[in-house]
Amino acid sequence: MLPTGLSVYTAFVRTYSFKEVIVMSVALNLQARIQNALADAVRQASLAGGWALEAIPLVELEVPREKAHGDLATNIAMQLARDAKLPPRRIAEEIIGHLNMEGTFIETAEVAGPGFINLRLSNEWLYEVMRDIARQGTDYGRSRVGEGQRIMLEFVSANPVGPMNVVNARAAAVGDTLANLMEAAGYDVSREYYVNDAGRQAGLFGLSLLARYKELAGIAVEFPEDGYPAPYVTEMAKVLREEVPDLLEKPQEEQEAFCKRWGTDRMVALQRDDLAAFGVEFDVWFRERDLHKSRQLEKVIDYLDDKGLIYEQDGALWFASTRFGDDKDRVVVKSDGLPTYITADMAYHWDKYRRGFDHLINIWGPDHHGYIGRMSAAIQALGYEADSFEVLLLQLVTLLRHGEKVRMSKRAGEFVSMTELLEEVGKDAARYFFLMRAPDSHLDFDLALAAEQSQENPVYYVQYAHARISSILRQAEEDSIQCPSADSADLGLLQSEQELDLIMKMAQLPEEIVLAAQRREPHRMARYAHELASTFHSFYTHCRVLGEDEALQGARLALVQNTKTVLQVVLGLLGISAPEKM
RNA sequence: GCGCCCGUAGCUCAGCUGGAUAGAGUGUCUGACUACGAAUCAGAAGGCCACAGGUUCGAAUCCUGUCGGGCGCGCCA
Repeated sequence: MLPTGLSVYTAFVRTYSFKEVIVMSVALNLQARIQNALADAVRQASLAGGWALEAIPLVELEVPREKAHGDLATNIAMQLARDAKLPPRRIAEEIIGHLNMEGTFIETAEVAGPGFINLRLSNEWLYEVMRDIARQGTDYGRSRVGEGQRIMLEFVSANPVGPMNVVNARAAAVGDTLANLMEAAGYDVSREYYVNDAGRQAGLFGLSLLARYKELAGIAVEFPEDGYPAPYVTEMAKVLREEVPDLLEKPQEEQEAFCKRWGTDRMVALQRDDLAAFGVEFDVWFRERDLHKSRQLEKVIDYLDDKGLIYEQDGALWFASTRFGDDKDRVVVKSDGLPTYITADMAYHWDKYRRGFDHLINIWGPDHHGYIGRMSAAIQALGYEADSFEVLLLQLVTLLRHGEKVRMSKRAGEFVSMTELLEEVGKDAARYFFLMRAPDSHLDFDLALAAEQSQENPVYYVQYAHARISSILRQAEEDSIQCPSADSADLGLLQSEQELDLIMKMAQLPEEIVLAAQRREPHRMARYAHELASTFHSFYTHCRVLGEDEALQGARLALVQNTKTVLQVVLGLLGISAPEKM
């Protein structure tokens, strides 16, 4: 261990404290042990060699692309080269000389290339992973790196004035899977949907609904300017007439208020159904109108006013957001006395913090990025850290059909709604397509390809792996073949390249989940799913399971069973079904 | 004009916060079903990582500039 009392080491201790140590998976624990062993070796070597190091960077391990480069590699020697003023290869040799391999499964450690340290591990650790997966079942992959931090993830939040579009659908898939990933990584996540049911759009929607209602009643009316002329409003008005036939007997003001409330409520209910069909359930549906009802808009303005951040100009009230890095100050109460959108949003985010969340994540459409600066300013003005508020911007979705752009015009009500999308391509394919690409990258979504049940469609590639395994296990059961547990099977018989690759791939899951969660990159999981399936398919063609001699058959059955478990975990995170048959 | 995202194989995209010979799907070409599901597998071809500088042992990755594409910049939401 460390010699104590040497001040030179204080910097070292800080740089190599691993959160990963507290997680439960074999792979992550092993990685942490190896990192620790390497960091120890660096310290010993540094002490012995008298290197003038200011600090030791985190020892990063990577899985080399080339198998010839071993199972794990680190570039730590190259990173130290400048401070130590020594050639990287020489440093690497010194580090290896001081490396204590006990408990690390390291078989060989060698210097390679410009100064990499390549580690080859004993297969024993892979068998350890096998037992780990069998023990944990579908809990495999979960960790506690999030340390229970309370996260509020707000996403979709489409206006309750019309059907949801494909960007909403993308947001739903990305948000839901991100939440799944963060939960699996040990964060305490709440999914929330903000219902914009109090603003001008909601009002116009209510007026449009009322106008259609009157038309249906045979009353000639002028359709509201900037209203919603699309057919779904008329359809909804028909329903309203059946449910509330005596609406027009009320005073005009009550009619309008009723339509606004009834219409938005009904639209929210439709959205909720669509999202549920997409596999997305929210913990909280937050109504903007509740903020108005409880006077939160006034309160947030008063609060900012007390801090001297509100001023009057041109008959309006302004928030001095430029003091917190915004491009320009923002109006919070218009000269007509009505609050602006940001006022409600400030009150809303204030409320989020006061409900005890440590960290807020919002997923927004590409048209909202100009809004980040002012919201961040508001967060800071309310006394919260700028980095406790995070916005994930999704880029646009271009819909194609057989490679041809699908033309859409929202104004004319001609666009592919989320409902139609689900009808045309189904939940599994839609989610997978949305999750294939990085959130900040444009997405080309070919409806025809996604709907196609063929080899062209990448969704089936992953699901097929699961169905194939299920078929093997069914066959085994019919033939009364026992599928042994990983503990009782002779795992040492798993020696071929394909078998070891498959276990290795599964061993990477816990880390993949942590990376995807922390970097907010759910597409990594879609990618991983494909790689896992690919590794399995390769195993399948090269290695027979049933009909081998009993010991090998047993070991492979355990392997296949574990693969099925891991596929279920991954597909579950993606919100995609894992079929027994296809 | 200012801000953000993007530019990597014919096409659609990855590239692990700077590493070893830049990857995958799709498309093209060549092979593999008389044992567990061929919605699969094995292989080939395909690249000036938009361009020009800079930072360093090392750049697709970081910085600056140019060109090209997308989006945003309301007392709308």
